[in-house]
Amino acid sequence: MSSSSAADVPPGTLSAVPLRVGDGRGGTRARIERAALELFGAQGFEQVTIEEIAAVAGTSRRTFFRHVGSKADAVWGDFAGHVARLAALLDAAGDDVAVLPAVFGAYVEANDYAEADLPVLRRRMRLILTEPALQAHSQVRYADVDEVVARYVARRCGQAPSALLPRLVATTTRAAATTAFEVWLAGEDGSLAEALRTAFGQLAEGFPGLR
Amino acid sequence: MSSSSAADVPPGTLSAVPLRVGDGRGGTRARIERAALELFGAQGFEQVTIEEIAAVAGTSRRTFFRHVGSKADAVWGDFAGHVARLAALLDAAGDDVAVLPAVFGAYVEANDYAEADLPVLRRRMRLILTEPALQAHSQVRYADVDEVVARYVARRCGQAPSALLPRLVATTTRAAATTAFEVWLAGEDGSLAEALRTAFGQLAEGFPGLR
DNA sequence: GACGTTAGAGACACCGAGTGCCACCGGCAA
DNA sequence: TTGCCGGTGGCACTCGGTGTCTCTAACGTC
Repeated sequence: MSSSSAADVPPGTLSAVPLRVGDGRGGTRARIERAALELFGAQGFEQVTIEEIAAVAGTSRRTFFRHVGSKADAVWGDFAGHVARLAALLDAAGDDVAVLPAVFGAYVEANDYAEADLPVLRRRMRLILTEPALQAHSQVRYADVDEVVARYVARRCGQAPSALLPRLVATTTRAAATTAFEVWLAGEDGSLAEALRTAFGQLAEGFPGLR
Repeated sequence: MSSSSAADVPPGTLSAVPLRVGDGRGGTRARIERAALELFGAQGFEQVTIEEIAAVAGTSRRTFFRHVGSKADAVWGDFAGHVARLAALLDAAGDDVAVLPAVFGAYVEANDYAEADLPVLRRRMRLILTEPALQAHSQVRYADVDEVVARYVARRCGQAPSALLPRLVATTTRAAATTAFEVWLAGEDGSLAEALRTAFGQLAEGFPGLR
């Protein structure tokens, strides 16, 4: 991630920096993503056209697609990097810790955002969990996450990644994580890590009290 | 519905084939859905245009949309009815059975298809779980299911439907059910009910052996 | 300083999904 | 006949997404 040339910023930089609408620097992609997030938050995903985003980002429709691929992609930032990080965390987990706790730990750590990034994260997740079109698109992204987790569980258990248990662990933990995100987003209280740990706790215990 | 004139062939007779399970007469919507399923299975979801489906169904593009709403909808059949059935099963569950088993039971029963319907179900589910566009769309449908389950759990537990526990039970049980569908579809062995019960069993026990 | 090369950008044309509108056609009641 | 009405087809339009062409600015190299 070391940017070479002085003021050069790699194409996929997340905001983190204040840097509001107008001023320059930040790469075309970052500018597009910022404009998109701004407009989606204000008017709703469906209401905003690519043309508008491009205009606000100071570029053209065609260039928008060259950088972000699709309208939905504008919201997700560097999600591939996020998935890769989760995979790396799982790979780094020792065999001394049990499978389920390892997955839980990786999730919590992969979602340990810096305080400064939380506002952007909130805006992103609010859109993803709220707007039907983005909610739909999310399934495709989640599939990548599930794949990573299933592969890990499969390796640890000596099963095929497509077997029931690995797939089951992957999809249910991810469902739990998403739900934790959801309630964290709804209420202003508590940290994301707390919400994740509570959800994972329930899952690991098989919902005691409901059986 | 009932086409009247004796030898009159309604504008939409499917191909030359005498029509499969659908027994022939069956309303415009049914004809459209059959044509769509046929074409999607043969050429893939993205490769088929609405125009083609309409042509095979013997109707027009415009009428297609009047009946099914969207391209993805053509695959889902009467899913709203399915969700309603799940809701009814949950409502009918007595308070003597614990919450989790009640949810499991409702899922199993709601997915207890007649032997004759299995081939169509398989084709449907294969598309939904395989084609990215349909996979994406599925999330929106699943949200309805989650809503129903969350409401039930909330009522039983005296919590808000948006609280963590109800949401968590809803999303994880649904994830488990979907995964069960997935492996049932992949392997030719075993019944759907079996797969569901195995998945739910794992979930209820908190994945023993992985903790 | 003139040259060719190349990456990024805009302009344009095209496709397909989805929607609104209007016109038509058949049946049905007054 | 007249008028209503539900189902339908045709048409035009918007918008997301893609392929293609051209332009331009930057960067060497001679």
